[in-house]
Amino acid sequence: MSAVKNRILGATAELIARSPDTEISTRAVCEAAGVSAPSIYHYFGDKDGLLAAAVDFGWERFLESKREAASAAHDDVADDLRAGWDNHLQFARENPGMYRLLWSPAVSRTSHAAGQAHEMLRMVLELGASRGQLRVSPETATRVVMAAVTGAALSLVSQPELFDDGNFTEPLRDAVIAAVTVSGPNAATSKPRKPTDSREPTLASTAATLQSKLNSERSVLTDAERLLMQQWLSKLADAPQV
Amino acid sequence: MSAVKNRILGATAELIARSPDTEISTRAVCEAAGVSAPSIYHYFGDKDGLLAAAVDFGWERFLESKREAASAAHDDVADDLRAGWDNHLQFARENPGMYRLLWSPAVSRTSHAAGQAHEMLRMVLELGASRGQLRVSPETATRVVMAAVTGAALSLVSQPELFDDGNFTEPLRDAVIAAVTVSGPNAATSKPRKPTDSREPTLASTAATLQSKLNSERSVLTDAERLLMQQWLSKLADAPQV
DNA sequence: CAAGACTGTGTAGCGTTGTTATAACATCCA
DNA sequence: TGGATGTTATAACAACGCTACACAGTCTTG
Repeated sequence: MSAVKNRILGATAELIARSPDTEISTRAVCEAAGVSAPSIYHYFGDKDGLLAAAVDFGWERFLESKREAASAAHDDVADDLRAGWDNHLQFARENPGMYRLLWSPAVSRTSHAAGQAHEMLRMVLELGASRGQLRVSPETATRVVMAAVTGAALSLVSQPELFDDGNFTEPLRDAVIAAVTVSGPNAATSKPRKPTDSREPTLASTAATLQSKLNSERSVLTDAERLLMQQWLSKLADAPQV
Repeated sequence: MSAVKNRILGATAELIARSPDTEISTRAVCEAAGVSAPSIYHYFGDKDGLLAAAVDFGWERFLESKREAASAAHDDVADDLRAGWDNHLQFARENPGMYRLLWSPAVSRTSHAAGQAHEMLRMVLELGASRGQLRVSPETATRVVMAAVTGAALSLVSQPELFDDGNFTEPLRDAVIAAVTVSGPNAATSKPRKPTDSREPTLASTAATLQSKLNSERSVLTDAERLLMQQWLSKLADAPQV
C-alpha cells in the first residue's frame, strides 16, 4: 500500500479521534497529512470512501490485536461470546468517534467493518451450534447478540451522561448469552443467574424494592442514613447473584 | 406555535422520511416549505436545531398517540416493558430516517427525544420496583432495556440487509425482560415476615424481608456495612406505618 | 389616529465545503 | 532519449450553512 495512502488514513483516524462530533473536513485531512485535495479522491473516491476506509482500518487493527485471544478458544460458546462482547465494547470505548461513524448513514453502507464483525460472530455461533450449545439458530443468535452489543456500545459512546456510570453492560451481556445458549458442562464456571424459584424474591430484587420505597415514602431514617443506605442497596441490587 | 414554523417542521419531516441517507439541505427545506433561508435560522437557530426539533416533533407525536395505551396499564411491569419495547420498535420502523437521526452526533446532543424515552422507561421501572418486580435497581434496568431496544431498532433500520428478515427482536426482548424482572405476574405477593392486608409489600415488610435475606445469604457488603444496615432495617421494619 | 417598536420574511452575499478539470511532476520500459 | 503511466499540485466550480441588511406587517403607546 502506498505510503501516502497510509499517511492520509492515519491523519484521518487521528482527526476522527480528536473531533468530538465526528465531523471532519477533507481539507483538514489534507493539511494534517501534508497532501492536497485530489490525492484523497485519487485513493478513496470520495469523502465517504475515506471515512469508511479509516473505520475499516481502525477496526481491522483492533481485531488483529485481539484475534488470537478471542477466536474460538473455549469449549463453551458462552465463553467465546463473553470474550467477543467485551472486545467489542473495548473497541467502542477506545475509538468512540470511529464507532459512531460505523453507524453514520453514508458510511455504514460502504464500510465492511460491521459486516466483518457480524460474520465473525456468526462463525463462532455456528461452531457452538455444531456442539449443541445453542438454543436458537445461529442466524437468530447472531442477530440477537449483535443488536444487543451494538446497542450497549452505542449507548456508551453516544450518551455517556445516561449510560456511563453504573454497570449495565454485564447484566445485558449475561442475559443475552443465557438466552441464546444452553447452559453447557462449563456453565458452572460462568454463572449467568442463580437458578432459584423465580416467584420467590431474591436478595437483589428485595433490595431494589426497598430502594424505590425508601425514595418515595417517608421513613424514620435521617437523610444521611437514607443516603448511605441507598448506596448499599444499589450495591446489593446490582451485585452478581452468588 | 407559528404556522410557518409548523410548515417548516412538516417539510423537514417529509424530507427526512424521503431521503434514504438522512442528509437533507436547508435549501431543500426552504423550497419545500415555501420560505426563504433566514426563517429557518430565526426559528431554530441552526440546522442541528431544525433537525432536533423535527425529531422531537415526530417522537412527541408518536409518544402522544401511544401514551395512554403504554403507560403503566398493567399489573406486571414485564407487560409494560413488552408494550414499550414493541412501541419503540414500531416508531423506528415507521420513521427510520428520524430514528437514525436521533443517533447522529450533532442531533443527539440537542434533541430531547432520547432523554424523554429514557425518563419514561425509568418511571415505569420504578413503579415495578415498588411492587417488588425488579431484579436489579431501576437505574440499571433502565439502561439495560434502553440499550437493548435501541440496538435492536438501530440494527433494523440501519442494516436491514442483515437484520430485517427473521425474528430476532422477540428473543432479545424476552431475554432482557426476564433478566431485569422477577417472573410471574404475582411476584410481588411473596410472603413478607409481617403480612398485611394489601397484596403489595410495604416499606416495613420489604425491610423485614431484606433483613432476613441479608442474614442468611452472602452479599457484597462488608461486615461493618451489614451490621449498620441491619440496625436501620430494624428501625424501618418496626416503625409505625405512615 | 399617528409614530415608533417588535416580529417575521426576503434579498443578496459571505466563507467553507466536497469535488473535479487540468496540468505538472516523477518513474519506468522501450 | 522519449513517450506512457501513475501520482500530485493548482485552481476553480457548484452547493452548502449561515448572516447582514432592508422591507413589510402587527402591536403598543401617546
